[in-house]
Amino acid sequence: MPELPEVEVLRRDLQSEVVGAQVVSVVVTGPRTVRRQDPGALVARLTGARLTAAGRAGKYLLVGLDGGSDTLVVHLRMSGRLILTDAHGGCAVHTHAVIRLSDGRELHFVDPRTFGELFISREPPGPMGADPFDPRWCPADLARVLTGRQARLKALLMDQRRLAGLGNIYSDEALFTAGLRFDRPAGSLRRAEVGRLHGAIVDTLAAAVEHRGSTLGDGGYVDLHGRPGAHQDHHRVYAREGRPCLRCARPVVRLRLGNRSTFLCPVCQS
DNA sequence: ACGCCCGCCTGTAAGC
DNA sequence: TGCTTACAGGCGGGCG
Repeated sequence: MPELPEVEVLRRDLQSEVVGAQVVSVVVTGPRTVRRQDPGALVARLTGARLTAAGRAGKYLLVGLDGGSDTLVVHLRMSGRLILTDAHGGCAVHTHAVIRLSDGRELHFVDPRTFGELFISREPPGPMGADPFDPRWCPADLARVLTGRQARLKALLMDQRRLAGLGNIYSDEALFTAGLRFDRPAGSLRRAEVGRLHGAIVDTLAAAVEHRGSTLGDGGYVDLHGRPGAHQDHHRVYAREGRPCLRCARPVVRLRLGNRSTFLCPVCQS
């Protein structure tokens, strides 16, 4: 569930808490956690490295390392967590990697469903779309993503090669705020609708970061200190099936497409 | 190329 | 009460 806002909150936490620290040891126990490369190579590169920066590309975290231009890349996928513990703290269940810092603190990668991963690379794998949290991202950039496409609007918003960072929660939220249906053919949006959607995406993501991300009922996402976010209390449609639309008071509807849920107000979104 | 669906995983919760 | 089933959804692969 971590999407752009949750990853951005973690990036900021890493920036203030661990950038400048030095790695003294790394233990990888999860057999799937490092799967793009030899886990031993990752351990070797990290051990002794100083952490120089905390970056983000879409939903990827990029932790800078001294002595080269490559970074530690972290993707949390569905259930991954990155937790900073004090010295002598125990390991939670499903802890797959422990990065020990010279001051005794440890970065724990915890991931029950094991979709998440770590690897060393200069960049995320594959092409990434524009980052909608970038202040330079403008309506014309969004228009370029949508123009001429038949695919459903929501599918394009969630396509990380075209726009990097939106997932199921924030695409539903942005579409509601913009008053647009998820299944509109992407290329059918008029200029004013693209402008509304651009504003809705920017506002939705900014509010979510402000509230330190969304932590759903299943308790998935927490920040670097293990604390939940608060933005779930500000969701306007997501997971509000049957409750009154905040704009027109008619019931919010949930649809299933493939294996995913989509929440919308069929009255306010067209 | 494009658009869409499934499988990967496990903890939680609802249903019988 | 205890078991079974559905569900959560990012992403890569594969299909039509």
